[in-house]
Amino acid sequence: MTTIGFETHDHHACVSDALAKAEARCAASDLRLTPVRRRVLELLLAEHRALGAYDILGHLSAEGLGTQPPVAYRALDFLVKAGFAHRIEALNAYIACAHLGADHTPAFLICRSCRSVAESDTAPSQGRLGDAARDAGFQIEHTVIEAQGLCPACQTGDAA
Amino acid sequence: MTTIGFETHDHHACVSDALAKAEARCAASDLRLTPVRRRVLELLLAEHRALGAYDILGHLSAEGLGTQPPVAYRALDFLVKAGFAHRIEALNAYIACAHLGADHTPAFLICRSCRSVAESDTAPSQGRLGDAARDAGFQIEHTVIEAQGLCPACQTGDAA
DNA sequence: TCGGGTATTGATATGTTATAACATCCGGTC
DNA sequence: GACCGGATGTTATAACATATCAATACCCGA
Repeated sequence: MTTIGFETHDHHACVSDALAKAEARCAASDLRLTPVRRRVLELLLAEHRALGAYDILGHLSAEGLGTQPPVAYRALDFLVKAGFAHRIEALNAYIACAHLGADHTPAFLICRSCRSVAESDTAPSQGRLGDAARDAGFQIEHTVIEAQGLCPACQTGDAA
Repeated sequence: MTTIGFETHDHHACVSDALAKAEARCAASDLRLTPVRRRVLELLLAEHRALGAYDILGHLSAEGLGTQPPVAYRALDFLVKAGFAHRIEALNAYIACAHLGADHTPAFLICRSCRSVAESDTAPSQGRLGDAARDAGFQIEHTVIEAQGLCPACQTGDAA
């Protein structure tokens, strides 16, 4: 057990479920979950925290799966494009998708203390941002919504 | 005349207004708008586009105001902390605040083609993100909302 | 099974963004 | 004048990301 969205859950099941879904989706969509890609997804799933590309690369290189930056970035690009992972812009880091299989516009709650990340969902073109875009004639292709602050666990022990 | 929020306006007045407001705010709040800081703000105000720290540094160094990265980053940090500029996380770049003087949670419409940026405003803790945070017990300190796509001007001439 | 196209991987180098660390200067104050 | 704090100068390096080109694996149709 560990936390997801700052709540306890059966993490082992959560990881294997996600991997199974990813494999199913790859089979269905003619995508290849190669060893490096699969391992990177596992690494991201292992924590509900954002990992940098070089964190990932460190694990890969310890396991003999590759030592150069492009190895990590290619795998991460694949996972992000396939919807299996998201990039956290505010951290220049990556996290496994918590809603694997659903096409969605994610929003993130990012703890600045422990770097854990909860993935929430949003109504895409609703709200004031969508209104502003329509008014301006701006055509939205992708939206980044990231809130930073303190998760419940870090609010108690933590200093500013 | 050029564009702001993708609309034409009197840009000369817009720049001098913003500088005047920034000076007034510094005087009132015991902040120092030193030459480098003032010049960086001018550079950002000169365009309603995001500029990278090294773009800024290029201008500064051409003008004899400093050649090393910390010069640009210190000035940008000051401007962001003072609320005179915003950082665009999705671009690792900076832009002058379009609502100088108001305490606000900005949202951005970012054109991926011409890099122009419109600043809109948001209701901070309203909407699904605020709900999700309350449910989770997450304490939001700062929110990043950035939509990327095509501005009206770039929708016509532009390819994908 | 052969060839040809496409996706993936390997490898090298480099580009881009950002900060650490420490010295120095400058303006105000006691 | 001695001190203090903020700002700046300077050097070095950390952290993040991509371009490029060669080699290999995989699939598919002739």
